[in-house]
Amino acid sequence: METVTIKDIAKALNLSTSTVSRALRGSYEISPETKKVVLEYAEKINYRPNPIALSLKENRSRSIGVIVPEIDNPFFSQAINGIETIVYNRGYHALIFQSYESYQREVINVQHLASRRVDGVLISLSGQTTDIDHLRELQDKGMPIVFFDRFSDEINTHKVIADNFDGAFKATEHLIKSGRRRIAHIAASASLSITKERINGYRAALNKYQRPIDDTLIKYCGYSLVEVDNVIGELLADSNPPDAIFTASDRLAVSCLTALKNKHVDIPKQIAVVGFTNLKVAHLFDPPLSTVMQPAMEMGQTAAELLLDLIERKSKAPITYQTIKLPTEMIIRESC
Amino acid sequence: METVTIKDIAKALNLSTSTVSRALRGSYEISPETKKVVLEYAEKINYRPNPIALSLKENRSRSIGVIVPEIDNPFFSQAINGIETIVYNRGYHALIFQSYESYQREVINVQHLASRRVDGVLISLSGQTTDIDHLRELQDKGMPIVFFDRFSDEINTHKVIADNFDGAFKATEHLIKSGRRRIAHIAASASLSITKERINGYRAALNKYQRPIDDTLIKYCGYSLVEVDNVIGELLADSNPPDAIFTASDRLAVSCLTALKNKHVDIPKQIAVVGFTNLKVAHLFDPPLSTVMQPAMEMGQTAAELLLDLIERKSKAPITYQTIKLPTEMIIRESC
DNA sequence: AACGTTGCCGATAACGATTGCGTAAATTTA
DNA sequence: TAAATTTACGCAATCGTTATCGGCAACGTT
Repeated sequence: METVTIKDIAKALNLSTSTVSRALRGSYEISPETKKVVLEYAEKINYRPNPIALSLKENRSRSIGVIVPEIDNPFFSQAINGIETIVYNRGYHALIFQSYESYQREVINVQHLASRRVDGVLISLSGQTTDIDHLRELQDKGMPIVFFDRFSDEINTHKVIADNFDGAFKATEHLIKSGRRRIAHIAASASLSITKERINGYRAALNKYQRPIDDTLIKYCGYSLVEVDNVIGELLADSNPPDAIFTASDRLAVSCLTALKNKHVDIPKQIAVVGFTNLKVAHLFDPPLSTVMQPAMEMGQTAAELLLDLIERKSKAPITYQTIKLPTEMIIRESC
Repeated sequence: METVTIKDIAKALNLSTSTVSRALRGSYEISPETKKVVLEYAEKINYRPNPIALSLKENRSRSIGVIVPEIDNPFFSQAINGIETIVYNRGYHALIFQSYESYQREVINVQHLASRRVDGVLISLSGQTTDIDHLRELQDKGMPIVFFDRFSDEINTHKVIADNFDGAFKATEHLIKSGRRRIAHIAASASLSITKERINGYRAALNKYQRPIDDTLIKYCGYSLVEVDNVIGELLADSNPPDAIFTASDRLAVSCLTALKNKHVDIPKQIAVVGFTNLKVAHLFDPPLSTVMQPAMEMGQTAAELLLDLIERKSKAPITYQTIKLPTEMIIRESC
């Protein structure tokens, strides 16, 4: 990879590198003629400044790091699209990393981003993460961090989340109102903020309608079909099995439907199902899947804007961190 | 972002930076005692080498660039997962960029990757791309490039593709064998290699069974529901409408199903549908969608391995570029 | 005539890490 | 004991870019 540098221009035009540099940046100290010559030659030989040299010199990279649990999940890929639109428009780049729901991988990613001198980090925590020292260290070094979707209370910074409580509340309420009497909830990793919020919404709806809360109906569960299948097995084996299931995530909803179909359970007659997913194909399902949708793209955009504001702010005044909660939407289809 | 550098270590231990550097790299020129002191102190203050400085010096970054049309597409996100597994195991990082099917965006991404000094590029072309000068230039500068899925014939390099011809052939053949008499094909962007290969497979199957090839049954189409809806409208309005549709991509299959359902077409009775998709939820559809699946993850892995081999090869001997074709799998469900 | 101002530009030092070369001290060899 | 060699380290250049500092004309001002 041979590349054109500012030195090549300087040598060719018999100028110093400083003059070339200044000419390229339009400094007033350089005469219009010199500027013209330099700019034209730079254009001609297709000069591109080396961002690596800039990063080294300025200790910043005009790029941000984005850590998500998994790209192969429509919620996160849509959020990333939101992030990129904002970030590009403001002259930055997004470096995307996946934790694959692994704590260890998340720590490695965080360290790598730090050494890459990203100017800030957007992160949605892995399902395994309980200890957030790696992020606290990063923040202590002065790195701006913004959480989206899955956050930790132990770090004081901007957070952009969906109204998980309200989404879960609406889903549970709808099931109650449509006559379901025993509503189970299949939740994701217990350590996640979204899990807690959604369970709280579920409980609150049951409370509002004076329904008993049966903790055996709340199942924490990994994403794999095997795990979900086991959980569904337990629920169905109960002497008083549920007539509805509210599922707390994309992956869980899909595994749940698959498991129920494998067991030839009639949806919604025998068991109604509501998911919490951003699948764009839920309307094609049999039956069409009712779901609580999150404004994934908007969450990404909002988080990116907050992060860039943090990065670019000049004032040394203490920051008032915000938690922005975006509304969820309940989409009712035939699965409930 | 204050960070620890080799200088800090040198100053603290009263050594020169060169000694510290060599000690950290385990050079034989450094005495065991000095090494020990340096390593322990580096560990203690949590020293991490600055990859940016290394990139600048060595003109390489131990990272590769990956350009895909869109992450929010299961085929590509799965391929990326395959790429990352390989790349990480071999000590590299993957920088992921999206062209959003835009030629202009693809060019910008390519240039950015070049200036970032990635050691190689994995790319799947955007649907708009017909001119590949941006890639040719890059290759001329010595940048290793490997195509996966969507390639260009005009660049001589490794290519990893699915057996699109065979997949399309099998899909069409299955439709013929199950008694369908007029089989339409909804194709993606005409300029894409995958489009051509799939159309050829479709034609070959029709030929084999001596069916007439009616070019009005082949529709090139964008991904949006509106466009697909129009195309379906045209097909249905025909005096002799098709009784089967073979759809050439993830997005098209979904839009196609949606459009057919909106028009209350009975699938598969009135029209059978086969997709070409990596949707992990196709079995949940109504009706379960028959589909040709590509080994997305494996394609990513293979492409990544080829690229890393190109990057790390020492010999100056001319390279024999390969085109690796991985088998597709036809999954028959109730939609046909 | 002496000095200050302004316009235009160059030399140099940094950013962090590596590396070829030089060299003093320690050790071995003759 | 002197010479030769080895050991163990420091110096300085390098990668591409910019900021700082300064130089040097050509002016104008007193």
